[in-house]
Amino acid sequence: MLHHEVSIDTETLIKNAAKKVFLKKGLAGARLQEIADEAGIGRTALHYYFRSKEKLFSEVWKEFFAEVTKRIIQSHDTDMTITERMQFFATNYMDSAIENPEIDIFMLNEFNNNTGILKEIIKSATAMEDPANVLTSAIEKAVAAGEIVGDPKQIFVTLLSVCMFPFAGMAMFKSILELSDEAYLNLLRDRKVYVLNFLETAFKP
Amino acid sequence: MLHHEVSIDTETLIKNAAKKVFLKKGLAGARLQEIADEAGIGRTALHYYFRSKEKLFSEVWKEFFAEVTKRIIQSHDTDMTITERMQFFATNYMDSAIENPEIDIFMLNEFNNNTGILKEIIKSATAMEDPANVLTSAIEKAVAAGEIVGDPKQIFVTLLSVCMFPFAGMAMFKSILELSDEAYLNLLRDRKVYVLNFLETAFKP
DNA sequence: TATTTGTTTGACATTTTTGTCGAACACAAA
DNA sequence: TTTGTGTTCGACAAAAATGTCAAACAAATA
Repeated sequence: MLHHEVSIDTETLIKNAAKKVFLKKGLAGARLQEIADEAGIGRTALHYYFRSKEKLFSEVWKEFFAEVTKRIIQSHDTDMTITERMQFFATNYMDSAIENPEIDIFMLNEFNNNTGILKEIIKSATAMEDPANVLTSAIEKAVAAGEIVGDPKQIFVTLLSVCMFPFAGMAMFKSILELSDEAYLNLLRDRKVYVLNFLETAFKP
Repeated sequence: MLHHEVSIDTETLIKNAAKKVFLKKGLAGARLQEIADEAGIGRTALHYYFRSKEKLFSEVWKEFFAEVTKRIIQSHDTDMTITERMQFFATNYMDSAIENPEIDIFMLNEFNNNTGILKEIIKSATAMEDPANVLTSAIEKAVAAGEIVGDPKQIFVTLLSVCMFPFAGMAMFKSILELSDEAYLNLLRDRKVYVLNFLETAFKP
């Protein structure tokens, strides 16, 4: 039990620090000492609150997952045209991603390392319709109706690419475009507008 | 000096094994023992040929980088329109990426995890033209000339996104689209055609 | 055959990272 | 004050990973 509630409790302090370091370095690259320093506590306290590095990681992962789920799940208004719908998705996704830009590459890796499992977790965790299917089936209908043209799967891949890749590839883009953190953040903000315009015309018949 | 040329020389043996392991585990996650096992030699031999893990990594990374650079750098025929040029880039990139689809996510990760080291390696490795600049400056000129419209950087990001992300996010897409390896490979092959058509119209004024 | 040169290996050393334990500590209640 | 409970810390232990070295080895050549 906590004795002094004056400051933020140590457990959250550790989790926040761990998030920072795991996002930056990955599971294998992260060091407990670095997390402890980041949290401003002794390394032993990490073991007191979370038995091991792996346990700490799995705790933190749950919260990343919740964050990303929030991004993808949309209330889908059936009155929307397919273009509006894709714009709605893009807006929600990018607004959320700008807040936590490092999660994207982290998630890509999780999919890489745990091939089949993640999809199951998503299904059981959300207890609702598969978020990807909502979009893909909407796209399929729109293509069938002639609202937009192209292979539905390719359109879906393109949509996710233009939204997600600038975040997943942030480090790479910053490096090859030689942009500062601030400059790239501006590019991302501009990109939201750019993508909305882009979606307006990209799949038009 | 080599004494028996009958079999593949140990140095290449090690490099190939290292590529495999580094691609799968990244720099921090890779273990020298695993690389040695993969190569079928003693771990000490790694140190004989490459002094340290980092040296080995930097050698191997140079080849990955060269591979990716080859994808990006084009003999840039000045007769080409910007659209043709981007199509040329897309074709080259995706042809090459289909051969080695695992490099994309690896590059993204290593940029993310070891920005510092990579910059050093690139510096020492390249007496060559900055691969990104070749494209971006061409795009800038084309925008200035009114051939295409949009912010050059955004166009560049979009171009790379539609080409690279389907490879980097391969595991994710396979999972959420519920596609087998073979089906996704087909999607990638189709995508080449799709992207070429896409580029035809996407940035038109 | 003996020598030289380059390669490979096992045993050992070092470094890095994680994990454990008990003493000291802070606070609340008896 | 004393007792009890939860927390923090430093010292130490253990494990994991990297790095070093001399001896054994294989092949070419003197």
